[in-house]
Formats: sequence, structure tokens, C-alpha cells
Amino acid sequence: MPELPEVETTRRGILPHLQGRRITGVVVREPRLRWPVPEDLGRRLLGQRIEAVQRRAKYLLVRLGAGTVLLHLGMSGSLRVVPARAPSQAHDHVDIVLAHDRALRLHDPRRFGALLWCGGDPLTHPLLRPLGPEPLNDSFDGDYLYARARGRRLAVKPFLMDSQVVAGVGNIYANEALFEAGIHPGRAAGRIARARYGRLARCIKRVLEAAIEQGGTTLRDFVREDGRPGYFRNELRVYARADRPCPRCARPLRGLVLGQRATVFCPRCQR
DNA sequence: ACGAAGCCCTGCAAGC
DNA sequence: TGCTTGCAGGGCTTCG
Repeated sequence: MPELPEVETTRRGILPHLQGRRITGVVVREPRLRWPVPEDLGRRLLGQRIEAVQRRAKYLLVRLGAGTVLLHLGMSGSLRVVPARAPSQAHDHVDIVLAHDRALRLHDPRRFGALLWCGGDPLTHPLLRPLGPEPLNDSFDGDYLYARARGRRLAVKPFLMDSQVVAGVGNIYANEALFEAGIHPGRAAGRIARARYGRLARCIKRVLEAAIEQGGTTLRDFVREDGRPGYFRNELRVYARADRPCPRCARPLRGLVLGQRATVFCPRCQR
């Protein structure tokens, strides 16, 4: 399930294949994604040159002269760069064909992903405007989290996963960062001291950066632009490890559901 | 404003 | 073995 590190890994992987290339074709095999793929996508993209590929939260922004393609991978989506006429597999929903006979191919079995067109400033798009700061930016720190948590009774884990609080932290990395910071995922967000938020912010940054370095986490669907998986799965300390020994104290990790998401933590190390 | 629940969808695992 | 059922999961949307 692509979170920020997987999307950033994808961005870095596809960038050299896309930058400066002209779009020569668009193939939509299945328009029914999270929202329908725009019917006039081909007309808008044809002949456009790709100026940049950026990321905001878990969205990829493919910048063209006339506007921006917004891409979201949902939870099972992946992007690959393939030969332009490579036969399509099941769930290969959209191809953006490029001038050098390659295609950017969106594959998404569960179709929770999205491909949208934005003619204006994408950062003011309704999906992007409400997003909180990027966790890897300097503006994101413990003081910011502490300030946002004032008066909140919500558990800290769903608080972290709220994209309006901080953008791009999903279930895997929220579990990992809270373990690293020694904070119980069920603790009310407003009942955590400023200094502990400082530590948590640093742990979030460290976990995300380490995951990007490993090419992200592959649990089932995620692959990079060339089909390779990410290797951060080997580094996961608590996620999907309920009942197995805590890597720090060796007592069994405990699983529970918090905000309708699988949560794993160590009752001894996380308070 | 806040928090909780619903919904979209498919693959997989468990149960019969 | 083959079918049915249940569930996970990001995040927008709706409800209370």
C-alpha cells in the first residue's frame, strides 16, 4: 500500500523517463477509478511536454504546459515505464504514451487510485489545498504537532494519519514511528507533552527517510517503475508483527484496531 | 469543530 | 475441491 515513501520512490523512478518527453498518446482501458478518468484526457495531453514530476502528500503531479495530471495510487496502485506496445495485463487501466516509444502505465487492482486533470494551480485543487505540511519539511516539527494537538481527544495514531495534520503518513509508518518514539498509539493526542512530540516528529522523519532509501515497503502490490519491489519490509519493527516479540524488550507485541486500522504496539515500551 | 462511520474495490484467507 | 463469506485498507464524504 503506497504511502509517502512508495510514492516518492515512484516519482524518482519515473522522473528520468518522463522529464522533457512529449506525450504522443493516451490509452484508457478502464476509466472507473476512485473518480472517473476525464473523458477528454487524451485531447488535453496529446502533444504536451512533461516539464516536471512532483509530489505533494501521496499525490504525484505531472506538470505539463497546459496543466497538471494528478495521480494517486490508492492502496494497490503502481506506475511502471514499459515499452509503448507492451501487451497489457489485467488492471493496467491507463497508458500515457511518450515520444521515445515508452509508456507510463497505471496498474491498480482495487481501483482506489485516481487520475485527474487540473488546469490551474494544483496546490489550490480541492484535494490538495486542505493538506497539512510535508513531514520531511523543516516546518514540520514537534512544536507544530504539539500546537495542532491542543484540545484533541483523538488517539495519537489516527491523529497522525489525518492528512490535514500532516500529509502522507499512513498506517505502516504511523505504527513504526510511534514505536520508535515510545508512544502508545491509543494515547489521546492532546495528552502528550511537547518534548515527546519533538521526539515523535524526529522519528517520523527518520522512518520515512529510511524507507525512501530502501525503495519503500512492498507488502503485496507495490512495485517500482521497473518492476522491482521495495526493501523496507525487512526493516519494519512492529507493522504486521502482532504477537511476535518486541524488537526492544522481547515481550509479545499487541495488535488492536484504532480508527478502523490495524495497529501494533509494545505495551511495555510504548506509554 | 470534532470524531466516528460509511463507502469505493479486489484479492486473499478462512470456513463450510 | 469449490463455493461463499468476511475483511483489509487510503482517504474522501457524510452523519451525528
